[in-house]
Amino acid sequence: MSNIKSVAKLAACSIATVSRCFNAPHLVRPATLARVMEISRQQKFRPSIIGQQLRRNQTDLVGVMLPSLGNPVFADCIGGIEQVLGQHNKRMLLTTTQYDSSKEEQFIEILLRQKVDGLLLTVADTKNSRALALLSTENMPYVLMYNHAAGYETVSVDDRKAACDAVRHLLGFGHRRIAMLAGFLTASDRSAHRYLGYRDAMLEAGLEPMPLSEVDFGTRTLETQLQYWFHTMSRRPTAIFCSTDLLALEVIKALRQRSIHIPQDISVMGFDGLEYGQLIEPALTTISQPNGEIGRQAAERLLRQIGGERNERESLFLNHALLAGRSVGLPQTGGS
Amino acid sequence: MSNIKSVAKLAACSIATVSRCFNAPHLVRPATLARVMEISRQQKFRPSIIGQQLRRNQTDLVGVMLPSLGNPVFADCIGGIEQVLGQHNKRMLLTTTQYDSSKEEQFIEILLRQKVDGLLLTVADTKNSRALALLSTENMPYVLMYNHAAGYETVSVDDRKAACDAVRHLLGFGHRRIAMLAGFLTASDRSAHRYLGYRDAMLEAGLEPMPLSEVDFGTRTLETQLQYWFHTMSRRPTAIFCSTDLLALEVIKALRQRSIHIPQDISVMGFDGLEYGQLIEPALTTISQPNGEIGRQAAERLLRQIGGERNERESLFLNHALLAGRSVGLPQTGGS
DNA sequence: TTGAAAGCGCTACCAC
DNA sequence: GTGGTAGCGCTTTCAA
Repeated sequence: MSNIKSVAKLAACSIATVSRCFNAPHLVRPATLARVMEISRQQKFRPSIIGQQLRRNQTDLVGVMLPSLGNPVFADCIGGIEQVLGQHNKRMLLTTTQYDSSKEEQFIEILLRQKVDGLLLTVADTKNSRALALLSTENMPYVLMYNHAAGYETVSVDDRKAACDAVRHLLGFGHRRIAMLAGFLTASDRSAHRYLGYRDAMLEAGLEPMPLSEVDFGTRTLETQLQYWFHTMSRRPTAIFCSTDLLALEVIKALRQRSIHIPQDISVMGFDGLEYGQLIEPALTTISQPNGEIGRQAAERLLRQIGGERNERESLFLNHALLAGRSVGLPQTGGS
Repeated sequence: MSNIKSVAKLAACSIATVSRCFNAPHLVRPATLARVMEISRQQKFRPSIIGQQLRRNQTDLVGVMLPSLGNPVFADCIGGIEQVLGQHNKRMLLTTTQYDSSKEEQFIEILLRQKVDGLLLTVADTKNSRALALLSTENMPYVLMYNHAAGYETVSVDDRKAACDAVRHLLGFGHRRIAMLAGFLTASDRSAHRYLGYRDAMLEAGLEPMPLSEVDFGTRTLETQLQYWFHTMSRRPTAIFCSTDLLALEVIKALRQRSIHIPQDISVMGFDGLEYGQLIEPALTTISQPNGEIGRQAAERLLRQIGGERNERESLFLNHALLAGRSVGLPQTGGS
């Protein structure tokens, strides 16, 4: 391959001049510039970014670490991130952890060694994240997305408040026996906050919160849970609040297979505001969060940190909204 | 920051020894090794990947360039890619083009300069891609995904055949007036192949293919098209074959707003096999393609090329499958 | 307007 | 086992 040296030789100038042609062309005599550029074209020479990174001690790379891409929540978020990074000529090094905390740590290590300019990430659980502990002792800018934890710079919705709003909505329909369902692997962190919001709303209404029901995607635990609710429990819940839309969609699918009608037999509510939830019948009632905006805001804040601004270590809560579909209705009277 | 030199000084050894501690620890006396590693830990030293990349002339980076992440097709594909790359200690540099060919070119340029080990990409249109033209004159391994074009190494389903199967399915229900709808921006390349398949099936059945109807996402052109079919055309189509599931879902949503029932009033078929299409009522009849496998296969082929195997420049077609939902039924008798 | 040279962090060859 | 060192591709300072 051609490199700066071979081009310099062919153009009968020094490598410094070749470098200037690409980085500060106004400093080069037009004739020299033209000659160097022509030869570069012929030789297919392009300044190596690796060399620049080493010399400039800056990579223009931002590490992005998310739980998964299967959830459109994160896909949308990445869209927002990319938009902002693109405007600042930064590229994205993407890794997904599948909620595996050992992967989290391992990737952080790699990204640190790769000398990315900064990091945008969502960890499974801020309280128990070795990755986050590691990161916080290093001198690398980062912003958390979807997580929230005091002392960190985070961008998310207020999950607790949002979940509280969700459950209030159910209460408003007259539901009293409201269960909350969460995915095992689906971010203990966020689920936990959402469960607190559920409790808040229940207690506020003078009701006893039910324990959180956790199910494991891909296994039959959802079936088991439904079996319990519908066939074992004496007075089954009249509404299920799911910690994510993906989970709510699974639930709806499972209920449909059992010929249980929504919302006549039971109400189902989600959380995330996935577009796909609005396409099903009945449309999913849910809390929508601005995923693209979360990505954009996080990226912008990261860029500010990279630019040398002091890390504010503050939580930014973006607004959520209630999306009223038809999957929530009046509670079935008479109970099970 | 600490670097190999500062560690060497503190450990009272040479930088060569420090390097060996990380890359070939068995060559180092245990006592020395322990000392170096301890000091590295204290000093938070990690070998810089940039330095390694420069020296080894290898980045362990793979560029991935896709049209968008909003379409779960690509999100799933990335999942497959990541799985394979992860097993080979390679990382992913991800960019999305939004079907913008100037972005395509620009990103290829960057990725070339970044000296990625190879490239996995989907271009809007192989025939008119300057990005692809550029790439093919460079000495960089790459594999196309979803595209297919002779002379390139590609991984995809056989879109033409798959679309033909789709339309045959519609024909099997007795449909004769079958329209095909495609998104404007949604990959002229693939849409074109799928339209050929549509034609194949129509001609095979002795029917006159209708011209391809193209709509632009986000604008009202879909409305205009439906308006035409339902209110202007004398004998409207009894079935619509959409070039993607995302489009089919849009269509279903729009039809629902007009209180047009599927499949009683009109049948709708998609292409992609999105999970979400199976959650709606009626479940979307569609062609499913193995997105994760496309990603995996493409990544594996790329790794082989990187490993020095001769680029076969052959098309790999993976199997598609017909997913029969309930969005396709018997044609409405009596016509419009 | 240009060139020489130092040095970014690292590996690997060669010598001991 | 270990050290010295050249050199990967580049930018930038200093001098001319």
